[in-house]
Amino acid sequence: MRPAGGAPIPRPCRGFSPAEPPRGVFRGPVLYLARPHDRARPPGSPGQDRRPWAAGIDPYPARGVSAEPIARLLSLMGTPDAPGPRCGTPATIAGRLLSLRDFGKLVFAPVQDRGGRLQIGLEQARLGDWWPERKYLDGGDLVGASGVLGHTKKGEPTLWVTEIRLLAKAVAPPPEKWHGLVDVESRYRRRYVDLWASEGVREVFLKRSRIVSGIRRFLEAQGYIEVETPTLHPILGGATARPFVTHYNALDHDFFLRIAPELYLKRCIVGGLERVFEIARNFRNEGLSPRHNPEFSMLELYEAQADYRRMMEIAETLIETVARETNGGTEVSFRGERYDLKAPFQRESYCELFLRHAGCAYDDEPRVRAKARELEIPDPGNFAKLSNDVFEACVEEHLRGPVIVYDYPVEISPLAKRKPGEPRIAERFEVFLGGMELGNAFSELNDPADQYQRFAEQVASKDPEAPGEIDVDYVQALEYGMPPAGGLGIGIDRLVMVLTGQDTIRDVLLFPALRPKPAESAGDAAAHAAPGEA
RNA sequence: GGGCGCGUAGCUCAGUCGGUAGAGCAACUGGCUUUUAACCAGUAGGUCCCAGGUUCGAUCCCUGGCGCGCUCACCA
Repeated sequence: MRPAGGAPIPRPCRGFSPAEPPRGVFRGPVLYLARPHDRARPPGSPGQDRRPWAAGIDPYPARGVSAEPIARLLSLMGTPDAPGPRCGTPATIAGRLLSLRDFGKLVFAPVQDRGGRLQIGLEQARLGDWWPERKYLDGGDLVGASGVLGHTKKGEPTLWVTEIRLLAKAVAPPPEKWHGLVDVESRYRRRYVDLWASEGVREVFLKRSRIVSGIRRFLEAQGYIEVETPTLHPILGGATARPFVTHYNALDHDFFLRIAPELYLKRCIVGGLERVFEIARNFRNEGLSPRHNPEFSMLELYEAQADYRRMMEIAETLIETVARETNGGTEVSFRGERYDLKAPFQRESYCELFLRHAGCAYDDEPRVRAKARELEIPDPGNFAKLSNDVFEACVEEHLRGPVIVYDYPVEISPLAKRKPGEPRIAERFEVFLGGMELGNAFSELNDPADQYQRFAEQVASKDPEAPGEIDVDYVQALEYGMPPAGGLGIGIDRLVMVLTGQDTIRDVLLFPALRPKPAESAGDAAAHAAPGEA
């Protein structure tokens, strides 16, 4: 009888010809080939040759095995006293062999797949013809195993194996089994090891995936459609940041990697798509920090007929909903503090916060300048910017959150609509949590003349991060008429940090930005190539 | 970019007040049918980040470089 969902495991590929060198094993530069048994044994040396290819076993067979998820099997195993429905039934699993505990005629080994770990037990009597296969297995190898589920004397769920096959040989040794991979640089550079060897790392990225799909479900349920806008921009816009520049040969023109998708998404609103969102990778040529990576993911969404009040509701309920879906509740622990993401969030006006923490009005120029000198904040050459620097220095640390800060000065909000009756205030808010900005939103400016004027002021400013030219095409789009709309941006990486309790952005990015490793010289590569026959 | 710290075996780490290095795990050999950091006995494994300098002698001291971490500045 065959296990449900498990195809028979073919016999190891005994027809494999050792005369044909296994591809990729001894060819070209590799990190290391430290396992002595991976090299040919000197003639006359004791013991047996454990290289699978020397025994005619293909170390990289063409086919995998059809396996059941370990997590599902575990959930149906029960305990020795109260066996579950799968206890005693046949099953096939596939995954990474983490280590081997060899008792001679009995071997225990944990096998790990994406969702969990299950111990396999290899007994000589049960394996029969397959018993010799164990000699070709090492910690780190990928294997497929079929057998019968049961428990050991200690109560450990175990697959008592009748057939086992090497699916891919690990010629590089796994990290130390107890400590795992702890060197931070190695963890990021060799994330492919970190993902299976370090506790909890895989779970962070599985959860990140659930968060992103939860966001999509939430927005689609509200009638939003997902769109994709250009990453290569001819003109900077949508934010202030230093860009990456690249050259497109066919047009012989330099393009910027986008710093924000905003202006394209609002063109979609002009075009009548009404509710659009994009989960966009943005690129900003700025420093690295626990909160910053040069490329990062941003959710931006725009909704016709909405304003920033509606965006507040969306921001709160989106964050709350995704937290419930992925964490089962709204309480999170981040950087040693507890937060409750239940909507509605606390709301504070920018002006009042400024007054409360800086001790003066945000537009009281003499006193703001005095405060800036007191805090040793350099003058950016622009009072509105200086005032905001004072805000960030005095207020942001108090924003434990989650808190919505609303009504910003219009000078630092060039794409936001003015508040009715208060032309110096923009209908804009930011969401803060743990002193970190999570989101930014506003009632979108749709007056083309006002927009042109604000672009012109940006271009004229001395700010090196401001766009170098006016996006005339965007202004023209507004001239055709953009409906009143609200827009919201949420930093995906930061939201994932909060929901997974990770302190640094690098721990929620699979491959965070690193300086390229200097290339190994040809001599080094040659030195790493294993001697002996292949 | 500035400041502080780190770089030793495949991994995690000791150590050398300057005389070319150790442990545990991994690997290899032998033993072991209920372990789960298995155990017992043995073997092997190093450009002590790189390059100069000082010295009879440098992994150690000095200078420079490279990489990483923390932190400050900029940014979301």
